[in-house]
Amino acid sequence: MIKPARKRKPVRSPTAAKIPGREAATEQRILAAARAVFLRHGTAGARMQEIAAEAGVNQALLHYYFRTKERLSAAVFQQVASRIFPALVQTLGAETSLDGKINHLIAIYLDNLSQNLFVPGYLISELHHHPERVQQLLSGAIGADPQIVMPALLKTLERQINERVRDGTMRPIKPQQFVINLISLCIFPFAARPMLSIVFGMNDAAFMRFIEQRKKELPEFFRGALRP
Amino acid sequence: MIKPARKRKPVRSPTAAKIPGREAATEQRILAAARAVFLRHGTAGARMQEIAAEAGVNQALLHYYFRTKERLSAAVFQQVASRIFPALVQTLGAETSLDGKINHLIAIYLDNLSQNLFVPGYLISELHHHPERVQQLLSGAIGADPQIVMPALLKTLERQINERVRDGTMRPIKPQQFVINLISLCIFPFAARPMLSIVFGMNDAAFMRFIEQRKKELPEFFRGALRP
DNA sequence: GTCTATATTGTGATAGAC
DNA sequence: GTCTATCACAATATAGAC
Repeated sequence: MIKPARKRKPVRSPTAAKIPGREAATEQRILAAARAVFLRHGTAGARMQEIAAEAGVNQALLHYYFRTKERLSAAVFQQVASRIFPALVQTLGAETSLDGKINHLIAIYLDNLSQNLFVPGYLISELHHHPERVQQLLSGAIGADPQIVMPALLKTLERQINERVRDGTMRPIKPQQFVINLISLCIFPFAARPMLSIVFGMNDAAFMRFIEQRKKELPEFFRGALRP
Repeated sequence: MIKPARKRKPVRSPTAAKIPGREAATEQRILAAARAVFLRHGTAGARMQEIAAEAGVNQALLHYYFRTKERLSAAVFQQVASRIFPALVQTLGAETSLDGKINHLIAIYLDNLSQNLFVPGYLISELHHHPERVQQLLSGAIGADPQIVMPALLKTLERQINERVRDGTMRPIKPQQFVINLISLCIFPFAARPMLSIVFGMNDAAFMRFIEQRKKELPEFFRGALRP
């Protein structure tokens, strides 16, 4: 049997509302609620009803503003990603010293993630389950095509590393390994927090103490690993 | 309106079938298919129909063997977790040298995960979205209560670290930080693989080359970080 | 813009024949 | 043990009143 094409709602653009008032506030409330729910349960596990309840509005309003669950989840993903990735590109791409970059990235990430504990688990989960859908979103979040930006960034790092190797103050390492080692040490403890909580018996307070200690030790640990 | 309680199927135990034949093979096929689908899509995103198709059987048969999606996903999680966590406990808890443990853990994990690329993303995702449900499963996978095993393991590590600190061949580090740094460097690249693929433009072959290089460099990198 | 009510489809689960 | 057919309910999405 042939299914008749589903009727489609005409395109609206409530975001472009001219009079900023209760409407804009509502849209933001919905987005904030969606963010909370999607971060806890993931896109597949989240329920529109729960988002509506958390936002204190009706479920129909979610569709009024964002049309589909798909679009709402995309909006959340992009918002979250755009708070994480640009910092990486800007910090590592800057024209500061290598040690300065290491210190800065560790400080930024540990601080930021301490206040957004669910972000790493959420991002890894989404990227893992929908890598195809996520590619364009990630480009949007960075604000440029990573395939253009990253090679330049890696070149810069490679040059800085080579200088230090010639000085004899660092041993050789590929820039990719450098970057991935650094962000592994920063991000993984947050992504694996539920596991650490169980395995090491850490409650929330213990985890925060653990991170505070890490802020102090990680720069030295990382630089130590690079000594010749 | 009062909903009548859903009728429940009487408890069966097909796993305990006395005659191992086609039945056992089917159960294993279903489990393997479920593993593949749950790893790709996560528990919430997976569809029983897709698992049935992948196993080459009917959807009703999944319920015959595992009763509910919940139980099937629990079986998969425990199977996956039991291949990852015991290695950690056994390796770090052994009475070998600290350097030996580092080398062994890196080798084991990078090899193992290279052949199970989806495992880290899957585990982090499940732990993140269902930490409460997962606690008991994890205990089952380790084969003992982590709250008993881990403190002993950390004590052992602490003693070994202290010895080396007195020797002057290592600088002080808390055993928890030691363990988490080590597994961060091993596991994160796999968990973040979809992101690395996009950000660094790595295809599958490039990623495997990246890991191969890592096998060689990571032990030295990590030991370097611990030098005084 | 926001609501209630309802349509429509998806999905886990069960009954019952073989 | 395995299948087909179907149920029951959950969940997304839409219509239309206000």
